[in-house]
Amino acid sequence: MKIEDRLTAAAAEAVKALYGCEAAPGMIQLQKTKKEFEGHLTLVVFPFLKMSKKGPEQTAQEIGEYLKLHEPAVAAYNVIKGFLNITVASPVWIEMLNHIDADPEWGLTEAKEDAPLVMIEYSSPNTNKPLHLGHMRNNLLGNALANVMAANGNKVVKTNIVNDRGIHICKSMLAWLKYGNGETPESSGKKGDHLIGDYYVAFDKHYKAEVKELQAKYEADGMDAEKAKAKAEEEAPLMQEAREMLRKWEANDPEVRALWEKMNNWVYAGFDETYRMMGVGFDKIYYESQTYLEGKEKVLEGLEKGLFYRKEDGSVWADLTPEGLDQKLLLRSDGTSVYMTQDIGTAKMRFEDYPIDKMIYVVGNEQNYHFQVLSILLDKLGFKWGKDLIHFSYGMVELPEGKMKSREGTVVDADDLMATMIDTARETSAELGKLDGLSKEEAENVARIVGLGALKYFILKVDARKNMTFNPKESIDFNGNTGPFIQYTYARIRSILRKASEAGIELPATLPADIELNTKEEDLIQKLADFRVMVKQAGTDYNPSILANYAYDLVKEYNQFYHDFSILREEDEARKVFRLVLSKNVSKVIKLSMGLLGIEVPERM
RNA sequence: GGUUCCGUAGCUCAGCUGGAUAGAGCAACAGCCUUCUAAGCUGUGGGUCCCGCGUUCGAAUCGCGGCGGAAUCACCA
Repeated sequence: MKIEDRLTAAAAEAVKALYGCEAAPGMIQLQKTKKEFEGHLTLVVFPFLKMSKKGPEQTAQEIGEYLKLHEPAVAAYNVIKGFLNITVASPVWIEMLNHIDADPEWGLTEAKEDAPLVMIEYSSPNTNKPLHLGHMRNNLLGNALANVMAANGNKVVKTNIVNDRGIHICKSMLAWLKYGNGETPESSGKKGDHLIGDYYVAFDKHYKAEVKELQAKYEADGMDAEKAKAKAEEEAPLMQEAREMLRKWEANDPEVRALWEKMNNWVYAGFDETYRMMGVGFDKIYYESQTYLEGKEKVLEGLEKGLFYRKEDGSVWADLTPEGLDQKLLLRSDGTSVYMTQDIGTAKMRFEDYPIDKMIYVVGNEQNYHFQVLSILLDKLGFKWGKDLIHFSYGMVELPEGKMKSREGTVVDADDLMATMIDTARETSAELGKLDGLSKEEAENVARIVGLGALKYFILKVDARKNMTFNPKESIDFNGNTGPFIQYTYARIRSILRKASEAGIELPATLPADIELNTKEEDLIQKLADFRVMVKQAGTDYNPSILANYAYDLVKEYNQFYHDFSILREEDEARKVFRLVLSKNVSKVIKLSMGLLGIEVPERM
């Protein structure tokens, strides 16, 4: 039983015994005692003043006295203004630690047979360029959120909708045909996604040149600049060709389709490598080339049912003015799909494949409006989870000078960034002489874990809703509130446990309750007990950053303990064993919380 | 202009389902390694919690009104 629950019940009993009133639920506010004061938990007595008809101090005093007499868990109490600070007895903490120690996955809840099925969509890249820092935030958040939902007893299906069709990929294909000379990932030594990205850039470069030339021509003919530019953009031969290619693609032209498939496969091979390095994965991947037609069908079905309407030019619209929104286009006048149509199609296919109870879309906050509309449309179309779909909306990653712009070459590439982080970790380890005695493979693995840990933690510790700043020059720190700091603490504990084991010390399954604990030790157990609450909260709030901040707090607390007290050199045998068990469980909870974030921890560093 | 989100130390961020004197890290300065890993620990300085009004015994937290920033409101995706 949770200590909080036990004290809440005892407090309710106290109020009843002393004042003859039932305390309404929510009236009993137990919170953690502030650092400056003595005690573990604090009861706020202001809500009881009307019942006691006494001042706050006296009321707190009376309740405290009653609790001390009747509840063995209460060892002592003190009163400051309207706050009753309660010190929980050491045996209760030891009992708690025994409870935590008994379960290797303590704090996590496994999914039962009838658990709700949560589908999480994340990543969702376009296939015309490699992944960048913005995608990383998406992938890391999506992966962490999936872990958190699973840890809360849900069945989780991770999914990815790949935007593999459209004008963007045609641009890359066209540029490759024109300027590629048959270059392949093998012949160039480039990752497939980077290769395709380069041709996308090449298209843009040549296209811009054409536009400039045409615009100058039109302006020379007396057209005003803006008009000339628009006309030039429309008529530039490269764009015409790209459009023609898209038409051929839609018409299933075998040559275009073959090229499309070949180039997309290069990209997928590249993405897979990046995903693997990042440590994220998917249970089911959808492709827009397969879902966009389904959406069309579903929209036409809705049109028949009178949910939507058709304009004179043949385009199909939804009227969302009753919901306080606008008209929304669902099919163009030429019958082709728009973005929204594709999302409807994807939803349809997913619903056919899985009994979805809850759908979470991990997509940037620039699409808040889109998902507001999608939710309404899916609901209208009869998807039971449509109305309550979760748009896990996260903020942009910005550079100190503002947004990342591919045109200015300021986009931070995911592969480059990860490689840089690992390099830095390797250098730091070497400087500190940490990896002496490890094999080359082991050392490299530590560099990978630490470098990626720094990067992932940097991204995940920030509240997802907020825009965040990434400063490439200052790079990411390895000291302070960082991933490596947390990993380091884990490695330290593991080192101690190895030494204990070498010394033949055996850890009991259950600790005796009569060990006297110091405040730091009690605080640490309390912190460990919080883990379960944090996992739950991260789930209900859809907020992985709670776990990042929790892990930091735990580690900070442990390091103080580590500094102030000896473990292996403690002379009192029972206390030594207790500290080892405590340390072991701290390392366990570090590993579990970091694991939920998708961050590995090294055995040494 | 409408809608949504954000505004806390020089910088990056916690805290926000109302509770005590608003916390970390970085940066600056001063200490701690013959002792379990110094990627650590301790200390000093640093605040109009954007502003105003309201609700409350009590507001960084809730409500209303401003100000500032971001996103969005496409027959782009």
